Amino acid sequence: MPTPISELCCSPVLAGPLTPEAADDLAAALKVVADATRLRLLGLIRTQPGGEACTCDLTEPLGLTQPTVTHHLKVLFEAGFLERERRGRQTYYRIAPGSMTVLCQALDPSPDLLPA
Amino acid sequence: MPTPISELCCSPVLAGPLTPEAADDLAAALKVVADATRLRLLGLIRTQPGGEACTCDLTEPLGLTQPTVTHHLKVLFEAGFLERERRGRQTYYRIAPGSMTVLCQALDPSPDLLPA
DNA sequence: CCGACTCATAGATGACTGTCAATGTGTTTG
DNA sequence: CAAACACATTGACAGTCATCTATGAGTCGG
Repeated sequence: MPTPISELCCSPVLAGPLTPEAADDLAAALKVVADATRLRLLGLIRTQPGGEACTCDLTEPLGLTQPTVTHHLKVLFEAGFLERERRGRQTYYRIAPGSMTVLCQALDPSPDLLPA
Repeated sequence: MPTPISELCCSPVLAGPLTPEAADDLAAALKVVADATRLRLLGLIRTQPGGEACTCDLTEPLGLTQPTVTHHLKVLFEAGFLERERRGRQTYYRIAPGSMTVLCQALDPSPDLLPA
């Protein structure tokens, strides 16, 4: 179980050298998003009616099997990019608010740090 | 030779479903940055005097061999995150301005897209 | 021009991972 | 209860990748 994105806390990459531990944490979070299928999943879920989707809504547009989609949803959930709710037989996923912003704050330096 | 980050052009992930091609391009760019060693390299180079560093400056703080560091610098350069300049025997690298911003724009939705 | 120096390349290896088929675990319906 | 449904888990396999050792390719100093 990787550390959720909500607990990711590191100074912006370009602000200074990262410690090995901070670099590992940020790299792990980025690896979760650095996958074409998972990027498409995020967009699909976000634009589904109500901003949520169950697994069976997602297999057909992706052209992947159900176990594969379930696997990616689990990775995104455990990393903190998705929220999950079980309703009857179906499991509904939605975007965890602010999860992307945390990543960007770690990557993009505030403008006042940029000028050489 | 992957597509450089400067040519990456896709709508924000959460704005809607990405095409398989757009997802592949963005994932490829993210994979480059989703590595602890490369994240540390970016911070190291950025904070070196003059904002630039040659390979030999970077092996010792990372504790890696020279071929490994050269490999990572090549990956970052070919992806467009670093600029490169040969001066005598040494090769100097510096951060390619704006490269991180492109990634963040693809990841982070503008606030007006967020409200459900 | 020869040795030292700095970086790049090639090949090998171990680890990780995305995908699938097969199966298990709950849940709803008849 | 039994059958169908939706999702989760397991195990296997192919592909990718970070790292190293060994070697090659330019470049400067004596």
